[in-house]
Amino acid sequence: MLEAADRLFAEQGVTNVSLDAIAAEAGVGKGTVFRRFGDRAGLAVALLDERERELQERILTGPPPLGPGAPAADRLTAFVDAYLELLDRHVELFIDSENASDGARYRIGSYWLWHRHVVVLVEEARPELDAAYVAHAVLAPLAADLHQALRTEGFDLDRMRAGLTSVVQLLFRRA
Amino acid sequence: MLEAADRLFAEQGVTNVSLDAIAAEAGVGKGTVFRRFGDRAGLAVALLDERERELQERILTGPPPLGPGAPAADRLTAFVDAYLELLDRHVELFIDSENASDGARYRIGSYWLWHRHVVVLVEEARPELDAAYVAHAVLAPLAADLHQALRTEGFDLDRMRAGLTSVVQLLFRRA
DNA sequence: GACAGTAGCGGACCACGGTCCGTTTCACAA
DNA sequence: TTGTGAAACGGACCGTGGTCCGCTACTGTC
Repeated sequence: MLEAADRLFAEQGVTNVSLDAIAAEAGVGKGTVFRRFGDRAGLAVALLDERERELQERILTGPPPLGPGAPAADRLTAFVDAYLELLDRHVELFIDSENASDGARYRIGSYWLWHRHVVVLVEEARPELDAAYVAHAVLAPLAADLHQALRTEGFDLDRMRAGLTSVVQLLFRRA
Repeated sequence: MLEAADRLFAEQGVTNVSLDAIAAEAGVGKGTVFRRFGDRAGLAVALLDERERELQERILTGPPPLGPGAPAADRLTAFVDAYLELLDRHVELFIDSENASDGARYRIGSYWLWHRHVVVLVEEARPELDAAYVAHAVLAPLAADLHQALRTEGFDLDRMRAGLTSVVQLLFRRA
């Protein structure tokens, strides 16, 4: 079923594939797809899961600066960097998972994992800030639809990386 | 027609009103609604237009720090402040206008007005930055669906204002 | 006043995401 | 082997955003 989705997405582009088509391709009823994944976002999340897990692993147990051991500001920079790359590689899927229904992004579990990670680092780098809010603000420029829009406007990955890095450094690098 | 929409939105909540219903209430065919506004986002934009224009006016010709005359960092703070308040007052409409279709936010004219405004101020405050990118990053936390999510999570307007202000100050206040 | 050309309208129509319920299938007991 | 309950399934169905085309009504001409 995930295989069927993967195949169709690769063939025809994520946006052009209906859930009916996926159900048909998987040889299963539409109801089954929905029981399994809840909604379109759920399916995208499932497909992204493995890739995201890998990044989470690198954050939790990998070498610095992404993993533990480096100063918080550096870890934050490394994180947005790595996330941006992941996002860039799977924009369409991210869009599906974040924008399928209203506010989907802020309901899926992985968002809260990233948020928690950023909160901890913000608390370490700038204890005087409202870490919970600032974490949302840091994640905001990583929204999938913004990324897509920037792409079509001609921004390439390196430029976004550079821009976001400079912002993070300004925010968290101790003066 | 705009009146009809306004009325229904007020009565039943923006999300619960279909375009069919608006067309019916306005005593006009659905096709007419679409010819006039393009899509759901267009209708929301039209309803927001007046309110946004007022803010633009204050920015262009009003008193500092929102209007011309104050240092760029202060103008930026005043801007995000004022925008946040506008957003808070009309979240549902903003959501409609930004999330109706994919990437709608980055296609509507007003976004580019705000973007341009921020670009100019960023160039003034921090010429060494990639102003075009950073402007997007500054606007990102002002996304309507994030605002909505924060609300339902218990953040009140003052807290968001404080958080965003501190971020802007860190970014643009000269050390 | 009759007529032709045209701009604008309306609502039937389509595709899609999501729901719902009748039916199948299967594990287990007798 | 057969009977029974429950869980999983499938696809008909619904409401919605968005399209499209036949028709209306209005303008200007003789």
